[in-house]
Amino acid sequence: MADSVALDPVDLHLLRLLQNDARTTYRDLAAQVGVAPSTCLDRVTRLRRAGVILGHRLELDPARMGRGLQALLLVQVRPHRRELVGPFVERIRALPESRTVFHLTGPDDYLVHVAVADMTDLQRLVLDGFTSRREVARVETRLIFQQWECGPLLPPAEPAPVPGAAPGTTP
Amino acid sequence: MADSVALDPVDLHLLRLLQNDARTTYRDLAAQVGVAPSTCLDRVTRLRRAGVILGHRLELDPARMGRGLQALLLVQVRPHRRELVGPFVERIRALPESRTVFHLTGPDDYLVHVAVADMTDLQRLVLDGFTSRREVARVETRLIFQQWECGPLLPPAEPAPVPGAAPGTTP
DNA sequence: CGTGAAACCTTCGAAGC
DNA sequence: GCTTCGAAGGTTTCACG
Repeated sequence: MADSVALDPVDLHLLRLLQNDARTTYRDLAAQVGVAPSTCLDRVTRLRRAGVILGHRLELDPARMGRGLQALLLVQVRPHRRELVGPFVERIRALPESRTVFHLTGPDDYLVHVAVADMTDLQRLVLDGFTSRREVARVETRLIFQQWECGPLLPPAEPAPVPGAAPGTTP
Repeated sequence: MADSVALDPVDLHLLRLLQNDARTTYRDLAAQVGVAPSTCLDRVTRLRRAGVILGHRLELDPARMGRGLQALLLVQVRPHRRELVGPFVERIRALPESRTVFHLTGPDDYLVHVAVADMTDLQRLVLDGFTSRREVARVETRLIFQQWECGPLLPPAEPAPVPGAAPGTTP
C-alpha cells in the first residue's frame, strides 16, 4: 500500500515544477513538460489519488506572523508507554506554538519544532507546556539561528550501472 | 523590515483557510470570509508582496517517492567559523537526501533532516556526505519513527485583558 | 471595498495515434 | 492505453464606481 508508485519522467518533471510553485497552471506545466494540459491534469489527479501528493500548503514567514523566535525542544517522556505518549503527542500538537513533532530513536523521545514571539514566550511555553507535566522527564531547548529548506524531494538516483557487472543479479 | 505586518481579522481568516488548502479559489474564500472575490485576490496579493506568504508548496509523501526512511542528523562542525560553515551548509543543502537544515545553539551546530531509501542508503549518506569531511567533527543519527504536522501558524494570542486594568497604558 | 465584464484556465467527452 | 483536440463552464483579474 505504501509502495513507491512507478513515476515516469513526465510525473517527475511535473512534481519538480509543482514543488517549486504549486500554483503553476496546467497550461504552463504542459508547455514546460511538453505534453497537453489535459494530460497534466490527468497525471496530477492520479498522483493526488495515489497519495504521492498529500496537499497544497501555504508557506508563511513566522517572523511576519509575530513569531520571530524558533526553537527545537528535545523531550524525554517517562515512562515511555502508549498510555502516556499518545495523549502527550496530541497535547503538544494542539499547542499553537508547535509546528512539527518528531518521535525519535535515541536518548530524547521527541523533538518539537516551535515558533514563539520572544524569549519570554519561549520560557512560558517550556515551563507551562512541557516541564509542568509529570510525564515529561527532561526538556532540552535549542534555539534556531537560521534554517534552510533544501531542494525538491526526488526519488533516489539509480545506482550508476557498473560496466561488466553481471546483469540479473539483483532482479 | 521584518516587522510583523498588521493583519486584520480578514487577513487572518484568509490565511487560516489557505493554510488548510492553498488551492481554495478566491470565490470560495470570499464566500467563507464574507467579502468579494476581488477583495480576496487583493488581500492575498498584498500578503505575498509583504512577504507574509512565502510560497505555495506541494507536500509529497516521502515513502511514495522511494524514501521510506527519515532521520535527523546532529552535526558538529569544527572549527565553527564562517569560512567553513558557509560552504558546509551549501554542500548539505545540495544533497538530494536533505530536506531542511537548522543552525542551532547548543552542543550540536547543525541539525539536518534527511529522507533516504533505507538503512544502507542512510549509512552511505552519513559516511560519504558527512563524516568523510574534515570539518565535520561529529555526527549523531536519530531515526524518525513518525512525525506530525501541527496546526496553522497564527499570530500569538493577545494576553487576556485584565478587568480593571488602566486603558491606554500600551497604546 | 464591491460590481461587472473580459480573458484566461480548468475540465470533460470524443476521436486519433 | 495514453495523448490530443475542442468546447463548456468556472475562475481570475482589472478598470471603475
